[in-house]
Amino acid sequence: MSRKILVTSALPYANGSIHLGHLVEYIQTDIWVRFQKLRGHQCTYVCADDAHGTAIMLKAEQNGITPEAQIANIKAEHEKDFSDFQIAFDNFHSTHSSENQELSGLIYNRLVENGHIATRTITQAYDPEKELFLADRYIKGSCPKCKSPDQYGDNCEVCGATYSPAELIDAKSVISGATPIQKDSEHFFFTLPEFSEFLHNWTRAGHLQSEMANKLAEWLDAGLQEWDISRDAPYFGFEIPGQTGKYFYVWLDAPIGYIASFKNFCENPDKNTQGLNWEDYWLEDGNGDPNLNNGTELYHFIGKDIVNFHALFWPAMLHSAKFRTPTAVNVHGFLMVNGSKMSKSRGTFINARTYLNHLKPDYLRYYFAAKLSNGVDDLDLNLEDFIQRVNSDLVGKVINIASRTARFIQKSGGSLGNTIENEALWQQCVDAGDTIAALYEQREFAKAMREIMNLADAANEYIAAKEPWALAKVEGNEQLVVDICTQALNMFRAIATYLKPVLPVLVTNAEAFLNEELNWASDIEFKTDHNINKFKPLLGRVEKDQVDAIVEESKEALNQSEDQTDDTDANTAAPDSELAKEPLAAEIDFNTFAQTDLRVAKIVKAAHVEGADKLLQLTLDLGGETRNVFSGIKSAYKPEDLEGKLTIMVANLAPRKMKFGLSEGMVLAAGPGGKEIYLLEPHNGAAPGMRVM
RNA sequence: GGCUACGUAGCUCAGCUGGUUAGAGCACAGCAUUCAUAAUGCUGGGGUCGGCGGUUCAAGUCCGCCCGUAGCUACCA
Repeated sequence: MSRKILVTSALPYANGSIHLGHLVEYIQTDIWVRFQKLRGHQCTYVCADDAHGTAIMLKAEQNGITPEAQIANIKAEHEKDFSDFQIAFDNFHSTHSSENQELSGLIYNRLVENGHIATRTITQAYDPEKELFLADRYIKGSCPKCKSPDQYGDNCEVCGATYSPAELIDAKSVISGATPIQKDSEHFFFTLPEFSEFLHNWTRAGHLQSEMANKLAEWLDAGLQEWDISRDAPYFGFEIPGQTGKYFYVWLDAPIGYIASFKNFCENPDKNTQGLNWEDYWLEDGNGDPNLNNGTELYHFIGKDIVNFHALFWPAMLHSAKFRTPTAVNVHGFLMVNGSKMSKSRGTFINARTYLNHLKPDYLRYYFAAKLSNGVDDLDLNLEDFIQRVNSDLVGKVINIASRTARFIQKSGGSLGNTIENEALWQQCVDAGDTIAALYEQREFAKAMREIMNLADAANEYIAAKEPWALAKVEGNEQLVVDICTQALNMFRAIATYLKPVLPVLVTNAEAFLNEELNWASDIEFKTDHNINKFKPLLGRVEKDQVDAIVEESKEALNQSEDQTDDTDANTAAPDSELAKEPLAAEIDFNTFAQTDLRVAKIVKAAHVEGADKLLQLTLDLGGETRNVFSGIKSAYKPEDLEGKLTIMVANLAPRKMKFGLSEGMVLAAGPGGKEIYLLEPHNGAAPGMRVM
C-alpha cells in the first residue's frame, strides 16, 4: 500500500554557507526520502532558506546590499551545494515568500481569535544611534559582579552571574558601539503555558525519541513561559497583520516555511505534483488521528539544538490554529570531526563546497549512513576511519564483486546465464531485503549498512570458493563460469539496489553497467539472459592527499571569512577563531594602560581551598611582600605544579573579599576556562617584584 | 550548580526486557590466492566493558556515589 509522506529538513539560515554539520541532517533525510520513493511510496521532501531576522539584516548592511539580495545570493549557493551533494528536494523555497507571509498571517490570526496571543509592554535595551532594539547578545559590557570586561548582556562567562543588560557596567552596543538606553515597547506573546497539558501528552505520545521526550520534560516541569513572537522595526521579516512597526520573530515564521514550501510546490504548474494538495497534509481533518491526517504522514528531521521550537512551540501553534501536528520529529546529534567539535583553526570546520572541491558526495553519504542511528548521539567523522571505511566497504567489497566477475561474462558474449547456481545464497540476499528495508524505515542506517556489507562479504566468499578464474582455464567449464558470475552479479544487483538511497551517483553508474534501472518496490528478482555492458571502474578510492587538501583549504578559508553566529541554524558547531569569540576591546591610551601595575611574582605556595570548586589559593612573593590571591584555575592546574614558578600578577588591583577570604590581586592567564587555562610565565632571568611594561 | 545523554579491543561502533568462555568492521600479524581499483579468502593476537560500592544464584546490562566527555539550562525545581 502506497503511503503519502511529507518530509522536511530544518531550514538553513540564509546567513552563511552549508557545512558538513548541516549535511548530517540533509543526508540523513535524503536517504530516508529516497528509500521511501524507491519503495514506491509518494514521498515529498521540502525545505527552504530561513531568511529572516536581525542577523540577516545586519549582514546585508555589512555587505552593502539589500536583505533581499543577500538572501537571494545565499539561496543560490545553498541550492548548488545541496544539488551537488545529491540532496533531492522536491522543492527548496524561502521563508521570505508570499506563501509564507500569507500562511503566517493566517495562523497568527487564528491564534488571536483563539485568545492565544497576549500583549505586554517590556523594557529593552535600545541602540539610540542605530535606532534598533538590542537582543542580549548584541550588548557587551563589564560584569556587574566580577567586573570582567566584554561580557554579553545576559550572563557572565567568567563568574557565572546572571543579570539584565541594564546592569552591565559601561554597556555598549556590539553593532554601533553606542551606549544602549532603556526603552519600552509593546510585544506580542504566544500563551504557551495554556498548552502545558497538551504538550505533556504530545511529547509522550510516540512522536519523539525517548531522550528528547525526557529533555522536554525539563521545560514542561519548569513551567512554560509565554513566548515573545514579535520584534520591533527595523527588522527583516513579516510585519504583523494589523500592526505597524511590529514584525514576526524569525522563529514564528520559520517552521511555517515548511508549509509554505510545500504549498508553493503543490501549486507550481511546472512541477510533477501528482495531484498533491497541501491542505490534505496540513489542515486538521477532524478524524482524531493526527498521525495520519487525511491519510498523510508528516516528518520533521532536525538537530537536537532546536527541539524546543519543533516539539513545543510548533505543535502548540499548529494545535491552536487547527493545523495537524507532526507524525514524528526525528532528532539527530551534532557532527564532530576527529573526536572534537568542528574547529576552524584545525581545519575541521569544512564547508560543503570545500569538500566537493576534492571529493565526490557518495563517500560522505556512505560514511554518514554507516554511522547514523535513530538516536541523538553525536556523530564522529574520523578522517582516518573515513578513508579506510569507504575504500574498504565500497571499493574493496561491493564494487569488487562486479569488477572481478564482469570480465568472464564479457568473454562469453556479454549476457548473463539462465540458471541460479546457488538458490540458498540468492534467497539469503532476497530475505535480507526485508531486514534492510525495516532498518531504513527506522532510520537505523548504520545497521542497514552492516547488513548490506554482510551480503557483499558473502558474495566475495562465494567467488573465492568457486574460483571461476581457475575453472576458466579448463575446457568445458564455460557454462559453469557464466553461472557463477551470473550469481555474483545478481548479488551485486541486489546490493546496489539496497544501497541506492545512499549512493545515487554510484548506483546510476552501476545501472549503466547492468543495463537496467534497479527497482525495489518488491522483492528483487534474479536476472537471467540479460545483456550487460562492459565494466568500467564505478568509483575511485579516497586518497589521503584529497582529505589533507580539504583540511588545508578549510584552514585557508578561515583567514577570509568571519561568520556571525546563526540565529536559527540547525546543526552547527560555533565558529571558534579566538578573535571571533573574543573581539578586541576598545582602544586605550598609554596612560590608561600604565595605571595597571603588573609585576613578576613567585608562587611560593599553592593550595586547594576547602569547599571551593574552582579556586586555588596562591601565596605570591613580590620580592619582599607576599600576597594572598585566590585564582579560579583549579580545573587546569595542580598546586604542586605551580609552587616555585614565576608568573605575572596585577599588583595594584583592589583587594576583593571572597567567600574564602581576601584576594589581594590577580594572576594573568589565557584561555576559555576549564582545562584550557594557560598561566603566563616570564622567561628566565625575571625576578619577583619586577614591573612588567 | 542542575538536567539529558554518553564513556565497551589501537580506531569507529553493536550488545534488546540481567544468564554459558563479551561481538563486528577497520587497523595489525601469519598463510593462501592472483579474477579484481595493492582488491579477496582463511587463521590469529588484542578488552579487569571509565572507577568504587551495592542488589542478585547471576551485571557490560539494574541501583548509588565518584571521575571524564558532549549538549542544554540556570542561583528556580
